[in-house]
Amino acid sequence: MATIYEVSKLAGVSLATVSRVMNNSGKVASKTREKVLAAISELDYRPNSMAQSLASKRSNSVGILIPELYGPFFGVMLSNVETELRKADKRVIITAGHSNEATERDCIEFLLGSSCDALILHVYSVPHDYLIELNKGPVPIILLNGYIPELADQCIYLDNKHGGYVATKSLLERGHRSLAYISGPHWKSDSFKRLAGHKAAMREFGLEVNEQLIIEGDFEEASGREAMRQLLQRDIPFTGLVCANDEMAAGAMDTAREKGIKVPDDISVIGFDNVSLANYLHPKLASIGCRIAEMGQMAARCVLKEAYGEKEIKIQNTFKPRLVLRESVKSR
Amino acid sequence: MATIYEVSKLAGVSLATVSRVMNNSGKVASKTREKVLAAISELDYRPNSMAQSLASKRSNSVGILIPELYGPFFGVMLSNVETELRKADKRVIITAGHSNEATERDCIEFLLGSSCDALILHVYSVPHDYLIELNKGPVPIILLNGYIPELADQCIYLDNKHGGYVATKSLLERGHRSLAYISGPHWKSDSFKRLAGHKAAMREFGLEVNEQLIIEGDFEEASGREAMRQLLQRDIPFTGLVCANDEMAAGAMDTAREKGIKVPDDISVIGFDNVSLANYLHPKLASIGCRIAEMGQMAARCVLKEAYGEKEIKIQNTFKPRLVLRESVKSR
DNA sequence: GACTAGAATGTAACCGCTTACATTTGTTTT
DNA sequence: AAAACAAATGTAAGCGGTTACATTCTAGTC
Repeated sequence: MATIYEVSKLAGVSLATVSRVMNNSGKVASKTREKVLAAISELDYRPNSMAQSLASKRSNSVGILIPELYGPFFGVMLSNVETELRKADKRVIITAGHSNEATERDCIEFLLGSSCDALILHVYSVPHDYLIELNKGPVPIILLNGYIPELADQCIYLDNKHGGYVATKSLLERGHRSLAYISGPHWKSDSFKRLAGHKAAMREFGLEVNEQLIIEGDFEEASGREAMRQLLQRDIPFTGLVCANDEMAAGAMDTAREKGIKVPDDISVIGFDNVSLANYLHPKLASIGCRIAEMGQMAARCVLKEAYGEKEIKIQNTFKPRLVLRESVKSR
Repeated sequence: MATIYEVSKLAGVSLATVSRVMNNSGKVASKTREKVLAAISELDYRPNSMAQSLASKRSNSVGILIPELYGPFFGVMLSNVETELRKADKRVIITAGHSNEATERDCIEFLLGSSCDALILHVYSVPHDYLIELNKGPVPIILLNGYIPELADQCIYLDNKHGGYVATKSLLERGHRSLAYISGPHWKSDSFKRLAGHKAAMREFGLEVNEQLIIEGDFEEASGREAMRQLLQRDIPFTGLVCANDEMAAGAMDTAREKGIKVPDDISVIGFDNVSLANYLHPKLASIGCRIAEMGQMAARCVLKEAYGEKEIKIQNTFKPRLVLRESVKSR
C-alpha cells in the first residue's frame, strides 16, 4: 500500500501539501492539487486510517451498545444508526450488553478502549450514577431509550406513558369500558410508564382501574398466554385488552383462540411496539408504533452534533408513540 | 489519559519494558512486572488503541457486511459473530449492503479503508470476480452464505439443496404425494438450489414434478399469499405445500384460511429458515432450520484462524439444514 | 576471579499521518 | 523598484505505541 510519502514524491510536493489535498484543508493552488490527485490515483493511494486517527486524535468511529443484536426492535434501531453515521463516513462498532450489568460495563470499557469518538448506549442494567460519571469523561455519550435528568440533552427516548395512554384511549374511544392490561415487569421503567399511561387514560374517562384486571408478564409470548388464562379465570368481564408489547399480545390472542374467544368480536386487543410480527398475526394486531427508526437516526445525529461539531443539527429528545390500528380492534 | 511514557517514568523502567508487560511478550523479571503493574493501575493507564494499531499494523477490528441489520435472519447471524469475536477482543465494524451492488462495493471499500484485519461478507449482488480479485489483496475475506469454488476454504454456507430436499421429503414420508412449491426468485442461487432439492426428493420417491404446481415468489409474504391464490385457481389437487421461506408460507397460510382451507387438515405446509415468526403463526409453521447462529459463529472462527493465526481452529464450511416439525404438518 | 551464556532491560528507529510554524513565491501598493 | 502583505508550500515535531537490536545484569562454570 502506498503511503503519503510516496505520493508526495511522485507529485513533487511535500507531505503537507498532499495532506491538504486529501483533507481539503488549507490553500492549495489548483495546479498543484491536480498533480497530487494524479499521483494519488496513479498509486491508488488510500490514507492509512490508523495513522490518521493517531495523528488527528479522532478515530471516526462510534461505539454502540445495545441489549441484543437480534430481535425486531434493535435491528431496526441499529440499521438507522448505521445508515446515518455511514453517510458521514463514521465507523460503527457494535457490542451487545445482554441486559446484564457486568456485560454492559465490559462493553463500555471495551468501547472506550477502542478510541471511539462517541458512544451510543442502550442499556438496561448499568446504574445511572455510572453513566453520569462516564459522561464526565472525554467521550460524549448518547443515551438511547433511557432518560436521566442530569444528561437530558443526550437522551433520546420514547414517551412510554403517552404510548400506554394512547393505546388505552384508542379502546375507550371505541366504546370499550372494561379493560384488562398485561404489563411488562414493573421494575422496568418502560413497562411501568406504559401502565401509568393506561391508568391515566382510564381516569380521564372516569373509569376505575380494577387491579384484578392487571397482570404482570415478562414481555415474552408465554407470559402473555398465561396472563390471559389468569384473566379469564378471574371471571371479570372485559371487552378490551391492552398489552405492553406485541409478543405478549400474540400469546394472549392464542389463549383466546384456544378458549373459543373471538378477537376482535368478543375482545379487542392492542399491543405495543408495532414489530413486524403484528402484521403476521391473525387477526392482524393493532399496536403502538415506537418510532424506533427515527430514534436511531436521531441518536446518530446527536453524535454528529456532540462529537463531530455539527452544531446546526437540531435534536429531538422525546418521541411520541403513534397508534397503528389493525384488525384486532373493533368498536362496540 | 496517561501514556506509556508516563507509566515507564513512574515505574522507573523503559517504554519497552512497559510494552512487554502489557503484551506479555518477552522476558520480564517478576519484580519489574509488579512495579510496572502498580504504575499502570496507579495511573489507570490504558493503551491507546490507535497507536497500537499503527505500530503493530493490526487494528484488531473485523469488518462485517450484511444485506440488512434488521430482520430475523441477519440479526442472529450478527449476534453470533459479535459474541465470538469479542471473546477474542476484536472489534466488529458493521455495514449494510442492502443487496445492491453499488452499496455493497462502497461498503467493502469503506471497510478496507478502515484498516480491518479481515472481512466477513454476506453479499448478494457483487460479482464473483470482484471477490476473487479482492481476495488477492492483503485482507483475508470470509464469505458468509455464499459459495465460490476459488475461495472454497473461506466460504461458510448452508446446503440449500439439501434443505429443499429435507423439506419435501418430510411431507413425502408422511404420505403426501401431490405437492406444490412456492419458490423464491429463480435468479437467487439460494432459492434455485432449494427448488432443486425439492425436485430431487420428488424424483427419489418416483414422483413427477408438475411445473404447474411450482410458483415463483419473491420471498415476501404478499407473494406467498398471491402464489397460493394462483395455485388454488389452477385446480390441481395437492395436499402438501413447500415454501422457500417462512414469510411466503405465512402468506400462503393466510390465503388458505381466507378460502376456508384448513392447515394442516386439508393441506400440510412447511416453510424454510425457521425464523421466529414460524412459532407465532397459527398453526405453528414447520420449517427448515438454517443454523444461522452456528454459521455466524463459524465465520468468526474462520476470521480468527485466517487473520489472527489461530491455526488449530477447525472450520466447517458447509452446514446441513435441519427439519423443525410443527403443527402445520400432518400425516395423511 | 575471570569468562560466558542467557536473561533482563534499554535505545531508538519506525508506523503513516496531521499541523503549527517557517519559508518561499506572487501580487499589490506607494 | 522597494515595501508590505497574502497565498502557497515546505519543514519538522509530534501522536503513542512496537520491536529489532544493543547493552547491561546475573549466575553458573572452571
